[in-house]
Amino acid sequence: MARPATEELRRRNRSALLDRLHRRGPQTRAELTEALGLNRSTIGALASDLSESGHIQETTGRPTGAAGRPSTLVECVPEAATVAAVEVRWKRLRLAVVGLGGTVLRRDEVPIAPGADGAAVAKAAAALLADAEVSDAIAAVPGLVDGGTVAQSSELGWADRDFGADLESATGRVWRVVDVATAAAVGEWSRGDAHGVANLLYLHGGHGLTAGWVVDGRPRRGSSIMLGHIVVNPGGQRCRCGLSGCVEAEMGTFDFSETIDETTIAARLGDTAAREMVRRSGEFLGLALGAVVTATNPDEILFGGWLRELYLSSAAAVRSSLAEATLPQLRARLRLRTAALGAQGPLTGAAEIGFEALMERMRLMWLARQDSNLE
Amino acid sequence: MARPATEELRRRNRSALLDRLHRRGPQTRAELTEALGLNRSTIGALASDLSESGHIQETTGRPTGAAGRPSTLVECVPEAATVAAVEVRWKRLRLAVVGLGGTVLRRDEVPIAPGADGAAVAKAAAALLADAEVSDAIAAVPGLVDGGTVAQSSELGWADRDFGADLESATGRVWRVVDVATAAAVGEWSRGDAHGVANLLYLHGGHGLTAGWVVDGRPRRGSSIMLGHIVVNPGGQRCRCGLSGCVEAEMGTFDFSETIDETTIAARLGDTAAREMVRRSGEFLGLALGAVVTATNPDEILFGGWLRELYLSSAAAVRSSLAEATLPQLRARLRLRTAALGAQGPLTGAAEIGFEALMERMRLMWLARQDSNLE
DNA sequence: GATATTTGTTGCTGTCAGCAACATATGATG
DNA sequence: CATCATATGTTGCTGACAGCAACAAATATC
Repeated sequence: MARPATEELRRRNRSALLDRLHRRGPQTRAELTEALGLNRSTIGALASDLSESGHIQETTGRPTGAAGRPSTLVECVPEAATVAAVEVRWKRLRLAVVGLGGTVLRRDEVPIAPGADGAAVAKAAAALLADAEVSDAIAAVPGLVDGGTVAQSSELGWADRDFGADLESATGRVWRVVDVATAAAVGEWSRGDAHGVANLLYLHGGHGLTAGWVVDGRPRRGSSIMLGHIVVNPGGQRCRCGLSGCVEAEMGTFDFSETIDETTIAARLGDTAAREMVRRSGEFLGLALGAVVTATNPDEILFGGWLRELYLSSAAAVRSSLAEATLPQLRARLRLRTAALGAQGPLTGAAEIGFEALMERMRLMWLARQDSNLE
Repeated sequence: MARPATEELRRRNRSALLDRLHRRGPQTRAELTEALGLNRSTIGALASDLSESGHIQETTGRPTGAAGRPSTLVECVPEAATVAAVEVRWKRLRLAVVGLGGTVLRRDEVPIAPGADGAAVAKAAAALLADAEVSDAIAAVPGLVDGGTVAQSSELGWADRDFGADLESATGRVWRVVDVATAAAVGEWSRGDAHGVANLLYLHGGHGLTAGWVVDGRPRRGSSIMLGHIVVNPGGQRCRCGLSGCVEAEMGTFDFSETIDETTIAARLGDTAAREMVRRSGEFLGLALGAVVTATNPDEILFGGWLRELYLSSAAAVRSSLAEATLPQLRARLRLRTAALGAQGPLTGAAEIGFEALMERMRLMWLARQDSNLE
């Protein structure tokens, strides 16, 4: 039987179409034709494939006020492909089931025992997911992640834990494990304000300080960035990591993750001690940022987790100490902002990482009609 | 006239074939078939195209000792496509004309007056290049480069100089301008020891300290990294950039760029002052590296320019101060080495950047036979 | 209601890559 | 040395694909 040669081209175009719908939301066929640079008739054929396979839905176009026949509106069918995203935190586990196009189909949350190990957390995740059918599953974990293994997580108290294996044995399926900051960076980049920024640095305040990036318009895969352990004060405070003078130690991040709200409120109400603490932390943050900005030259920095609150209360201190540690040419291009998606960032991004893998698979194979006509 | 639809597929495959030959050197058709995952007959057709257009040359295969008909050997014809790479330094200008497959067809070097402006340097480059026909032209410049503009170069004494425009008016062709460290990083990654390392950081010691990267297996485009201005000693030595405590100021890099050889030799011969100077510089370098490693988590760091000599003389100091400023989990994966291509790195990499653009153009169009059969 | 404009649909065409059968070139076996 | 096994290049054929042109459909404008 002749393997259908140029069919790869069709798969590429088909998944490009679906990918665009997933990322940019409902669009007309005319817009898709323009955007993908293909012929009207080709778009028609691709849309017909995707419609038959149930991935998209077409609705007759509404008059736009312009002359001519209104173009058909195309949109993703959320249920056609779903991704499970799980976020592990110190005392709770959160789940989102996200459908094609980014629609959140389900949200759930359960408490977990502080100090629970990977197997226990995986079990809780399995219970939460129950027997939901999803195309892909991603877990976001705070700490240093390498492949499926959590090399080090002070928040969870794990070290060299193969959490991917834990999840696989608890749920019977393959999971991808990423760190929370990388997930959130992807989330903010794909569905937040920072849509399409070429070089984005996302800083996450959890029990520690971590970072995720987008470099040259691609979310960085590789492993995660433990930003909290940049040394800003050599020979300073002893850090729990064993080094001295880490930003994390100097800022006292562990406390912040619990007390950020009261501290910033107190500072705003005029409490001198709180105000001083916020200012000092902002200064150290600015110093660490200086090194990172010099080393990576991003277009934009987003503050997420409790860094969001801290930045809102100490922007001036952050900026002034950043100014002492970065070249003016780099500062000029740089924007500092708080993350738009807030606490939803990590789950949103984790789901998006899952969809990226799904689109990649669609680019490699196509099951829909071939299943029914084998031989 | 019907635009030949699926022809894009052919262009993609053809340029993938040529790209592989360019990067990996001569290969047999059988190896290419295996590597590209295409059919024997398809490889034959592509090779025939490229042979007709003069890009490749096929020679009858030599017996390998294994059974079966020996496979035809395919190799690039260097003269079929050439790239001009120019490296601008404080007192000299270097040129290399590189052919397809990485063969260096010509090398040249002329002195330039210290303090010469962009127009003068461009004129010298035009004279050096003479009327050589090249497919692409790249200039590597020490400093902070943004697009075709040199935002800041202390070595050349330029600021906001549109060197791309200077070159264009002097030579009548478009140039791409990149910074020396980025070029060298690409060179080491594509043709040096660090071939294929996913996350590579190349540090260049010139008048200043700059860096270039490969992230997730792709050379980072974007703008350059002024590593020398990472602040390692807040409130320390005043740096010429206006900040205080930059590594560059603490290390005294400006002196090193002239005196590195005598200093390291003196240190090795037992000169206490030189030895102490080398040790201290190594320590500060390690501190800056700590911040960079924490922020970027590379697999490998290469030392180029005079950092090569410094590292060879102070590896212990670099490693020990790096150990005080980086998490052990990150250090464990990290390799430190000197750059393999040495002084040739920047030119090699600049040429490679040109070839990348050339391959991209081939992917978009194909001129050879269409020129002769228009209509 | 007629015309201009834009879009979806249909049948046709040039091109492509895989395949199978055959030709070619080597090593292994007796 | 002849034959067989093995690996590779070549040729004609095939299923598939995307572009195109002509036509049909749906809207705005006058």
